[in-house]
Amino acid sequence: MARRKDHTHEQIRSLAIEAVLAHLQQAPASDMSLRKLAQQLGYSPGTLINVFGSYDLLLLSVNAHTLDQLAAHLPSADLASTEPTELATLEHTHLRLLALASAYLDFARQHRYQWQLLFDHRLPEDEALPVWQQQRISDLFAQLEALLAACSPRASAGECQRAARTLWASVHGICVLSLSEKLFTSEVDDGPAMLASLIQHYISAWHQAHKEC
Amino acid sequence: MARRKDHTHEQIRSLAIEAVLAHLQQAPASDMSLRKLAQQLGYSPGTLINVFGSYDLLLLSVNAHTLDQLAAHLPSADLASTEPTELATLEHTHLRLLALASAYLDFARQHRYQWQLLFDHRLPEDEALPVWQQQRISDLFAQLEALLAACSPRASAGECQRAARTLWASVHGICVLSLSEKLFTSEVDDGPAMLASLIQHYISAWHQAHKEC
DNA sequence: CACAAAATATGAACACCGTTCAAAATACAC
DNA sequence: GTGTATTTTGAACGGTGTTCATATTTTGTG
Repeated sequence: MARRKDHTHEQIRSLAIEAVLAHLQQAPASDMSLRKLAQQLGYSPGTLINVFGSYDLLLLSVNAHTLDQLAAHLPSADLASTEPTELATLEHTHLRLLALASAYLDFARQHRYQWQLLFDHRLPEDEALPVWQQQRISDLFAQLEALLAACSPRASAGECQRAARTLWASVHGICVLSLSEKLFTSEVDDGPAMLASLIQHYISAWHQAHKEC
Repeated sequence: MARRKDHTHEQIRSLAIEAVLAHLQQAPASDMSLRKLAQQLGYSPGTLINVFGSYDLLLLSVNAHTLDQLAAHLPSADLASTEPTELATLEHTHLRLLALASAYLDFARQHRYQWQLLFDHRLPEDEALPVWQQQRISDLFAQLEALLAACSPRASAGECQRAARTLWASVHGICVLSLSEKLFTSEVDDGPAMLASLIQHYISAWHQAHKEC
């Protein structure tokens, strides 16, 4: 057999990724398989391996797409409409952090299995994770650190970095447990309220600690 | 063939769980399989399925063991040696929460793959998770809520519950990301420092908010 | 002690999985 | 047209968890 040329490799990439994303709207990644996907696309498993290199790399490409989608889902800074004086207030930082965290949780809830794949998929070895992923993540953290720095100018860059990481790891933990229902049993899980509690308390104390005195 | 009676079912359970735990000290659960495990024990795969019901249930039993181990690893309250007056102080609550969180992180680091299995292993359906698991988890949370309640008597039970959950979800998130190295790239991950930052700031603001005024 | 009956470990079989690879079929250059 | 290079394919491989009839051992009974 040979080149059907129904689609270019790039088209096959897109088709495959779209198909996986569609599947992840309704079922976890563990219910998908290379063979099922290939059959659904009308190609053989080997073709997909030719295109992506391996099934693992295919899922990694899906994760790349998810990261872009997630970045687009987070509210952007909108620096134009905010006064520099207002920008530095505790209130503004508080609201913006809450907006970011809420959007993060919202995305996780809306694309549950897609979001889980992002963190469930472990690389074969702990072979360094791709640069694009690294870049997107540090972009997000740069935002957070800038927010904290603007709010509390007396805090050092190192302190801002640690606070940003602490805060986001916490936000992430709340999202994980809010979705997995593994820790908070049966009862209503109130993710938004937990996010609000975390950010309100953490930021307020952080701001207090770095006040000029 | 039939009953060799080298071991009782209960003994096989223990042997299997111990073997999996030993494996998890050095490699993730995905590197283990029912067949490998059976061969290692000198039994057939079918026997293990007879004993445990399925491979999934076998792993669930491992998780049960892990939860017990984890509970034993956390520092106990030691109520006898603390004065009631001291018990209610902010400082005491702060230290105790930090001790609990640090022990949690320590366990996760020391038994990395075992700890990951605890959260990676998803039940077939979201069929209610076992009661024993539910019990142990609520025991931990009862401790946390009691701590918070003792520290801030003016806080309602509902507020204590939310705070306990928020706090522990955050601690969990820090542990997850500290181990996975998926978010904080390449650089030193300072789990303990993040835990300290989280607890110090959150508790201080929480205490402030529920002061009598 | 012998024999029947219950219990149970087994291994072959099944349906999947991701991956490899020689061969076949197409596309392209001349 | 012809020849060559390219690419899809399907069969095969070794792996997975699970099922089940069978063979064997233990147990209960006469």
